[in-house]
Amino acid sequence: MNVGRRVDYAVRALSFLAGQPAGKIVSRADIEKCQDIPSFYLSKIMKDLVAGGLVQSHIGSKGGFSLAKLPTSISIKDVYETVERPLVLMDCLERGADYCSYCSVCTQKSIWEEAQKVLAEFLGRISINDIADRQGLKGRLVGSLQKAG
Amino acid sequence: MNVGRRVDYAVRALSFLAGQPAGKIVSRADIEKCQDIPSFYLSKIMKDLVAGGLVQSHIGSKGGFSLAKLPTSISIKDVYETVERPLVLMDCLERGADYCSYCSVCTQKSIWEEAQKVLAEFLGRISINDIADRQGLKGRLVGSLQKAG
DNA sequence: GACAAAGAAGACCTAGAGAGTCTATATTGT
DNA sequence: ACAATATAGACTCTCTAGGTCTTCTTTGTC
Repeated sequence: MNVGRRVDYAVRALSFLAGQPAGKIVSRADIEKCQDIPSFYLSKIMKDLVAGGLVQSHIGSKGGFSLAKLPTSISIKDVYETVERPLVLMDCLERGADYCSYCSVCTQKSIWEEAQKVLAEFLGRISINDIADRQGLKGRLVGSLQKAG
Repeated sequence: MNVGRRVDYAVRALSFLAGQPAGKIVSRADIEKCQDIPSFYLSKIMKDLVAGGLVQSHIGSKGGFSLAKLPTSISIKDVYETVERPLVLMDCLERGADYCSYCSVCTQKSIWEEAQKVLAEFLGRISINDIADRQGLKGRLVGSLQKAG
């Protein structure tokens, strides 16, 4: 029941992009440097974010990434499900009755189903913009990026 | 962000015990058989439940397990935390700043903190008794146990 | 056109966790 | 004394998360 680093890094990368001036393209290496993400690791995550339509990539020299949607319209739930998997608390809720022979009489199912609904609703209400706002990226980190690059 | 089998089995074992007549002692093997839990696996889980004070063990011939508390006073959150770990969604909320150098400027933290609070509140409100009731253990499964054992 | 700077794609590695199995030992009712 | 039971812990196996690196393709710039 833990959220892994992929999600952590994805949220950081996205909120970092959200803090850039509109249209600005930032390279993987720059994001990694500014957000303390291990070298190269972000490439796999960005691939998912691009495939999921959250981020736009720009190949070639001076290439990089920018947001493909408004930061207000990207929820944490979106991010989680894009870089990880559907938000499901117990495996039997995804996989069928092959997972457990007692599935038909199981009443835990509905508990976990409700729990994950509660969680999904909460995470669906938080946007990348909320996070970018809070950390004041629009000021502080743009500056440090421009100094760095 | 998934709940593993340990919790699944623990909840099943506990709600099974909750469905027994007061004072009845049930062996590990019987619980495993009636709840479709792999042989011997339950012994490790029961050890945690005993250590956590949710279950009382009875060593020796005709020994076994019984609930140590009222089923209404055992929440799913209790079970999770007893057999798994504290209910924490992101590792940096447990471990200190050694986990991530940007901890001090991180604003995801508070998001996950709130999310886990929402989840913990929900799971804290559901009791083992709720689950035992729903599955009608008090009738059906006691009968099948007595046939089986 | 040449070159450098990017992303794309994917191979590779490692540590650890999760799940499951089994055995030796201590305890206790009959 | 014996059988049935929990206790404790060793052991295996597989999968995943996290991380690293290399090769290929695309594209801006000179």
